[in-house]
Amino acid sequence: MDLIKVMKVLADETRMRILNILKDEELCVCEIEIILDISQSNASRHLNRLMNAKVLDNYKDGNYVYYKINEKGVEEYPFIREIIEKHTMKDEIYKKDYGRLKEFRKRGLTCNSIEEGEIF
Amino acid sequence: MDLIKVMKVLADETRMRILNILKDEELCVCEIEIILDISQSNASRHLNRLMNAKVLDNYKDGNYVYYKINEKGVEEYPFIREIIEKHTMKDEIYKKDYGRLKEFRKRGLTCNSIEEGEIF
DNA sequence: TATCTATATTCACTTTCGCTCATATAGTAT
DNA sequence: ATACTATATGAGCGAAAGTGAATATAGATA
Repeated sequence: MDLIKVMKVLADETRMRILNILKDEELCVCEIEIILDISQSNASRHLNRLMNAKVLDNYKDGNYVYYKINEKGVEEYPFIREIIEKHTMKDEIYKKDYGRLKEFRKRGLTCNSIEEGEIF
Repeated sequence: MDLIKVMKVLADETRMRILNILKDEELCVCEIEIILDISQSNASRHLNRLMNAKVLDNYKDGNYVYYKINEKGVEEYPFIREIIEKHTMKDEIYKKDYGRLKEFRKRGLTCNSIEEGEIF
């Protein structure tokens, strides 16, 4: 994967928000939608671009597709990890997203419980 | 300067080519045009974007405007230096540009000499 | 098999981007 | 002051990117 292509993939706020909440755990698409409050198609599209760039990896479990950082892929460009780990913690939006992720976990929520009317 | 804006500025081949030839010396606009073989307005625009992102700095000397890496600006995002120094050396185009820069110097060329018909 | 459901993809729209051609600007040199 | 020259900027164009709404797909469940 070529440098410019990787940079272009990273140079988007929504994708950086996704990477930020994936930095220490894996999440399925619907969890990402809910935590970041973005549409399903939008989440899917961005995840797809991150897959193409080998920044993310995924696997299927039942109906769900879980996404996570592609450690091998990221090795080629160590600055990717640096950006995700260090710089995302400076901006409000990433801190807020990260807080929402932790809250989501703490309350033991799932995509289904939200679907059934639980508020988040 | 916000992370995403910096990344967007870096995520362009022409701008990365500029940073590559500026990585260890300063150059005026017309030298950049000649070495990279890009149009004057194009060079100027890209340089302007790099200035806005505080990745470059410039100063005027006579008729010429010299551009160089903005060390202070780059400090905020150390990955910028890493990208410029390490990753540009992997791709053919950056190696070629760097070679052209050295050749330009070796032959003692100037913007004027090219203007007057010298071949490069 | 038939239905459901999470995810992927297509379409249409709007905005941004990179580029070229032409023109403006500002400072140098005559 | 006038002409010159390096650089910056404006207008316009085609291509690419981001998004929501709607639809397709593929695999799980009943």
